[in-house]
Amino acid sequence: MLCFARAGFEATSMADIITESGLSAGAIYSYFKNKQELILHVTQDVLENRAADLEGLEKQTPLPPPAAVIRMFLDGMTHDIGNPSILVQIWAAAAAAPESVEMVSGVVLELRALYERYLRAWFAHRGLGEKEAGERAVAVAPLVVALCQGYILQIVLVPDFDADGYFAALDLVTM
Amino acid sequence: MLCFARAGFEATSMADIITESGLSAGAIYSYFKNKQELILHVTQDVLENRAADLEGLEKQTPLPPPAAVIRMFLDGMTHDIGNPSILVQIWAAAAAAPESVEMVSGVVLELRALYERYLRAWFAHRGLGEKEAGERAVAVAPLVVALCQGYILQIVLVPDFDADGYFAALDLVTM
DNA sequence: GTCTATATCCAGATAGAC
DNA sequence: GTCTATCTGGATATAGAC
Repeated sequence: MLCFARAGFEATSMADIITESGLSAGAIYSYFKNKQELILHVTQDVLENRAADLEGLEKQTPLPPPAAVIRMFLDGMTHDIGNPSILVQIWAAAAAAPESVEMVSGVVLELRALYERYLRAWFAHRGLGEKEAGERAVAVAPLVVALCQGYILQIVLVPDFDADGYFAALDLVTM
Repeated sequence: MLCFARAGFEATSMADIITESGLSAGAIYSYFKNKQELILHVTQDVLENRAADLEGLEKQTPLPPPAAVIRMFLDGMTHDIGNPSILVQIWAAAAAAPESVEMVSGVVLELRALYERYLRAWFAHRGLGEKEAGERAVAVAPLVVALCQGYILQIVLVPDFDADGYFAALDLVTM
């Protein structure tokens, strides 16, 4: 993960991984059949449990506002996976490999569905009728996903990005 | 660009580019010193003029709402660069190469500054005082950037992504 | 200006000793 | 289970003819 976050999947050579791990070529190939399998393993490792923070969120009382939910999710993610650059690498790899897009888009869709469930509760809590709350949740969920993805991209790409300012700004928008 | 959007920078071989272009190795190397220079050229080509749509926007009357501005920007971008997958590849390359991050983050910062200028006008238009409008614009601009980036990612990664629904949802949020 | 043919290098992967 | 040494393929880049 250190190697891949640093240089991306393709630019990382097995030699880099051998050096970083302190093992030898033979040892590594006894654990992973080839480089692709290693990448797959790391990708699953990174994406796994990304949804856990959002499970059952809609049953919390008091129901936290969207800004707090997004902050919690991103905080948890940052804490879990370290350098979020690896996520950008995963997105790019998925965009370039039709066979791997499924796993990544599956996670995105799962997150969206979980946000959707939370938002339905939130809008109902705010006084919308059941049907209206549901429709609004479906519409807004992709924006919430985008706000998470854009945060990650800017953390990685923008020097001196103001993460706290970003979270504070989330409080200013009403969905 | 076709090759790079399809497979990413690293996984695209010069042989792929030779085939796609219909030229020979020798011909291509007479135009570009090496592969890296070719990548740089394509990257600049894609990022160039990305900011043009947002120039002078704050002087338009009537001042368009944020949702319309974002839609216009993304529509223009989609029309200009074709498959937005190449943008995801550019982000990943920048995240992995400290020497190339500068150009990409420069464009992100430029876009953010332009959105900021527009938002200042928008919030003033909405009745906020000059100082308050300025502060709010600075705070909210990164969110607007994120909404653009997230749109691009979801277009690329989510099968059957509902672009029109996304734009419609932007109207629902007030900043 | 463009082609073919090829030199050179380096990455991924393996064999077999220990 | 892990190591060293090495094979093999494919990638970038070049030389020189046309």
